Amino acid sequence: MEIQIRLNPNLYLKDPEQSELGRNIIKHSIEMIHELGFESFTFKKLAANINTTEASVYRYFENKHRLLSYIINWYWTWMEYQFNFYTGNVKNPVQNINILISLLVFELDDQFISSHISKDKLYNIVTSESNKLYFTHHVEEDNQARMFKPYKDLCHRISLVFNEYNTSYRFSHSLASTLVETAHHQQFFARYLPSLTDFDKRKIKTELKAFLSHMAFSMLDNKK
Amino acid sequence: MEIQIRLNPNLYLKDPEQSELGRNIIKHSIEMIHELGFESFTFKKLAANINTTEASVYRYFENKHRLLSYIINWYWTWMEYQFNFYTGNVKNPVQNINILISLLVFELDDQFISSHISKDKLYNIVTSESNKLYFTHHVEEDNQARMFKPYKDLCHRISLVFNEYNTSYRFSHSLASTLVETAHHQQFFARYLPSLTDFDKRKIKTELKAFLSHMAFSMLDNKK
DNA sequence: CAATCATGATAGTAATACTATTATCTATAA
DNA sequence: TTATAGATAATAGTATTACTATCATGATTG
Repeated sequence: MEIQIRLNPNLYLKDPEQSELGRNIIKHSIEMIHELGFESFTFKKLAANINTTEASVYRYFENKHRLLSYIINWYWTWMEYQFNFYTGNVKNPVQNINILISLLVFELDDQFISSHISKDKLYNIVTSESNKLYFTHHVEEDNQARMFKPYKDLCHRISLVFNEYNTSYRFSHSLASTLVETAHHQQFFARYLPSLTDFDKRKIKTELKAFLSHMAFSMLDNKK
Repeated sequence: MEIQIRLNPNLYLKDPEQSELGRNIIKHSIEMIHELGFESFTFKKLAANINTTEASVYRYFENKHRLLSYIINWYWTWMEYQFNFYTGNVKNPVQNINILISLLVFELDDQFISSHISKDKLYNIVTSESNKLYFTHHVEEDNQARMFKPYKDLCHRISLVFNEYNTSYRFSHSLASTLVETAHHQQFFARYLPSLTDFDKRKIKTELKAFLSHMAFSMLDNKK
């Protein structure tokens, strides 16, 4: 199944999905950010890599922060899309929460193709770079430009599932954002700062899932 | 009570605590990072602000990333110090966990003076910038240089308290790091991206404390 | 009094993060 | 078929950042 994800036009100057060069920019950005880290990634290096010029890249994105934003918003949109797809027929909230957790640890087989995007590398970028989007001095402007909408939508969607499970749960939004962040952070920690976790790097997905579901259900079941 | 916090010499080229200029660098960095955000903060601006030269600042810190690291490690060290101080006489793990949570939301009165450091601004910097220390491409080298030791020590200390409360708890480290991160993130979200939380900005400390203690005790009490 | 150490003053470099201008090439609409 | 609009390439240039190097000065210490 091929999907085309449409993102908020605020995220780009020129839609990268609409041209070969644009798709190339996305594809190679993902590869290069994965390889170099966001800090060392530059438009100049990217341009050299795909045999175009810096100026051409600037026609698509104002700067590299916006480009990262595009990529990560693509991820959130895709996640919500998947979540809706997998939970569409399932009426059982427990099962829906488990599906969510599987998605968050990136365990489910992907049903959607988007040829120029490497999902593995994208996931990797999200775990290590996504915080940089909002922990800035310009959060408020960016927020007004709706740059975090896909993330907020996903969290809202998750909070609804929590409230299906426990109608009177007071912290559904905070739990949603915490669960998402924790999934990514703990994965990163397990790999690079293992003493901050209780996981074995080799069994990370299984153990992290256990932790996340322990977290979600402990909190949702606590009637105090 | 005046405290002097000694940090790992890997964090600086020349100990900023040992000179007027050094202390000035720390003091004004905190103010400027708070005001400009880390991205826009530069050694040039800092030097201009305290009437010294860029070159002089470089004699203390290799670069601004290292300076941020110094500041944030100061915070973690100070936090652990406080935690030990407040829980030293208290044998009750429940109470210790509550003390921890109060510290994490920055609610307790500070017993320690360190004249050139503005604690409020420091806390603010930690909530919005601390992730940038480890979410880099050079985590591993930095980790080997022991740049995260104070944070890891604090989390370990917290995990011990969790295990005092529940001897057989399997996720004490992950819960510790999650709780710390969550305290900061939710605070930031409540302020700038409130739809990711369930908190009222004006009652943030009370409500966040409720959430964090709900989280900690739900998880620690869940015997499944 | 000599030595050394910290800071200041000044200069310079490579890389980054852009902006601007003009030329070329291509698709399509008149 | 030709005109033209639109996209990209080629090239150049600027301000700022993130440093490094050198030398002078002034304070401290042995």
